[in-house]
Amino acid sequence: MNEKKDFLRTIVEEDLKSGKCKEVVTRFPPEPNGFPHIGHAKSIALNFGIARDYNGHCNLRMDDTNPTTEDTKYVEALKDAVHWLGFEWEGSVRYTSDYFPQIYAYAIQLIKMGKAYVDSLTEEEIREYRGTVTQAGKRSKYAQRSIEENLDLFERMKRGEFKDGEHVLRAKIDMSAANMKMRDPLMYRIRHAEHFRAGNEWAVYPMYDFAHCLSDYIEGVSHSICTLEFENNRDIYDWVLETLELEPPRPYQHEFARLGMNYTVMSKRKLLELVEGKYVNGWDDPRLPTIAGYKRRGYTPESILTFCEQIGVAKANSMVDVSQLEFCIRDDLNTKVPRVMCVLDPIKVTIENYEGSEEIDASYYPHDVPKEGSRKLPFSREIYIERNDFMENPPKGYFRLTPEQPVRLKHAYIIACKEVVKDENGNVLEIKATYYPESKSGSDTSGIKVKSAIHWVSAAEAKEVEVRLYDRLYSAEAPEGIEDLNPDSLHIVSNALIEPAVITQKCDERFQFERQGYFYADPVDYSDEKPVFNKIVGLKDSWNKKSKKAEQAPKAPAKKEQIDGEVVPMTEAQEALYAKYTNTLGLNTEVANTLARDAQLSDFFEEALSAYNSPVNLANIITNDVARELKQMEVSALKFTAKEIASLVKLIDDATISSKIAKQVFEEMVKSGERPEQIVEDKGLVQISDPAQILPIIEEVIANNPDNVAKFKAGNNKLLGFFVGQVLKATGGKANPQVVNELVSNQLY
RNA sequence: UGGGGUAUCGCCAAGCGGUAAGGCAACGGUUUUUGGUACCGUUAUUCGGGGGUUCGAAUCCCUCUACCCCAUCCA
Repeated sequence: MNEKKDFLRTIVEEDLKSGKCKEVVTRFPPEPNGFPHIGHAKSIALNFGIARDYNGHCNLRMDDTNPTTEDTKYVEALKDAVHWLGFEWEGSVRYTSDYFPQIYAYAIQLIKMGKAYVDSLTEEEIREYRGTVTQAGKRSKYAQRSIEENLDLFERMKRGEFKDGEHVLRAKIDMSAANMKMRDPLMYRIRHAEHFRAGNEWAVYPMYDFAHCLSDYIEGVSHSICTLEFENNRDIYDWVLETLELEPPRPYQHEFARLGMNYTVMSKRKLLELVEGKYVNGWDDPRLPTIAGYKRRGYTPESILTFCEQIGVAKANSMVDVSQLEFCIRDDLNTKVPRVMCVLDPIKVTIENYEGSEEIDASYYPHDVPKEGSRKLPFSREIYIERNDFMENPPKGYFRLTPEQPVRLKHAYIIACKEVVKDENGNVLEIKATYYPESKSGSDTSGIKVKSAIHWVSAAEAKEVEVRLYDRLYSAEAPEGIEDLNPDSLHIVSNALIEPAVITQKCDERFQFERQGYFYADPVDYSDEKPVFNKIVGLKDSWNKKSKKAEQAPKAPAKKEQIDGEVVPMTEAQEALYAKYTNTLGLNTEVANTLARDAQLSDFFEEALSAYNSPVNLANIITNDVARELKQMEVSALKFTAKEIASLVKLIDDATISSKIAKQVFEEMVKSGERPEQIVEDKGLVQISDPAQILPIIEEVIANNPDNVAKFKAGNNKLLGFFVGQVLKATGGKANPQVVNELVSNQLY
């Protein structure tokens, strides 16, 4: 299990500890209306991962409540994705459609409770009646219908007596709720359509908001994890489960931020557009962020999982950089995959002083990958090297072959360029070279130093293969649509030359093409007659980067200024209060302002003040700590009184306790409602101000932290807080912090 | 504009009143028969802005700002 917990795991642990839930049950609940993408992978990793980490289980549920959009081919893709990522769902695949009878029964129950009604407004009317975000809606006249009538109508809706749109079933909640979702949400609509599993059995289908919470409940889900856009739906979720008075335990919904990644799109609509508009070659096009796409491209499930773990889970909308994903696949493949040589853009080299041929035994793995294995590499007089591994007029820092600079052929000999053959336009056609016989790899006695080793293939034995080079699908970092597509996202090299071993004895489907990147034998189009390789990801290329960097101009970091908005003016009464607080009571303007604007707070303050006359300290604790509690509840619900706050402040004024202890006492008052004096007595919280008692502790702390003492003496003043904190910790917070502060700085200088 | 969220390095992200974790990216360097890998080092006096409370604030309070979600018979 991760040592680092995300906020969801923290919630799960708390619920387990508090007994709110006995067993962790999660679920991955996609609607089968599209192919799963890497965003789903995040959700899968989360739901299945949490279940695994807490010895619970996770269900796979198809949320199939909309017969017009769903299809069984998508459920297959979804099942594949979960399996491919290495997870196993509990029992068989669940379908919301399997629960239709139960969900229907719950709807009946709601009607009988008078909490749901059949509405016969038109779609437009319903929209109109809903109001707007700033205006309350109004309830439909049909909400008056009797329970009997509702029951009858709903029954007939189910039987298919009405046309689509004639009636709907709505929950009777609140047409003026601030949360728009709560304005009598629709629970059922009529839909005469064939459902891919339920066929034509039903004429009514439950809406998401009604079906989802109940499906979770039926399956015994404890933690219903979904994405941020459902935050507003949580109120309905809770309303349905509470109103139905279902037997506990019930599920609770928690939301996290969906995955966003730059240079790609994740929305179903846009993905569908790409596929249907033939901008890509199907759902498994290796440029797509679909699971099928990554799979075909050659990504490993491990790398996707690692990625999901690395990006974390939080509630802030975010856009992850693709380089994070690319790192994960490179890192995974680096230790797993054999190295072979493939020349993408060949140029012929004739080694004039070499006769005959030989086979070189070449390891599949570099020295730092602890794997065994090698293949026979044919070597001969005519070879091919990469066109950009030779330059007649190289720039500074170029390590490869030039007329003046020899280079090593990886696993073989060092060669030197003797002559460059060109056509009439000056294009290089061929290089004539010589080799150093004593420079053979592994038994080099030539003493020649070269700057690099390049990959190559023997002309006679090399096989021609197709290599598909993929670049990012979009050229815009946050693509809007088709117009942002990268025209060069696919580059097909149809006559790359590869060493023969790769074709005849594949040891794995994935390879590193030395110095280029990781490649995958395309699972669809590959055959021994016509081998096809997909580029998974390139190797890091610091040479290429270096040469490109010169062109890029540094962009100016624009720090934008923030302008403060206008503050609502005070009423006259508030003005008067403010004046009194600042003028006669001596409160600072900020505190007075906060107090004067909040009637609850100022009343509380006045009451405390009448019990104990210490306006400034009283005001401070009330505007800060009491205010926090009042954000969550009414004054009447508070466990402590203004008088007790007065006593608390008195304890501070008396120097019986420090303000730090006061916080602690206050926490206790909030929880237990105990009197402050009592708390101080019970817990022995009287502060220690006697240097004779504190000094030994300080000495101990100093002795235990020599590193930090040195840092402090070197000028790191922040560390004073560290020492004070340590001393305070050692005394259970009771040492007088002011005294400690003074003493510590004396000790350290 | 009402409600619900969010804001910590170029990108993610820990942190819950006492020394601003970590990963990616970037930049140096060492090793290297991959300009790969590995390894070492550098990169936030500061947490969206401004105030306040405190010996001490990214964490508590006030206030302002920016962005996201909600007015589908989609999920």
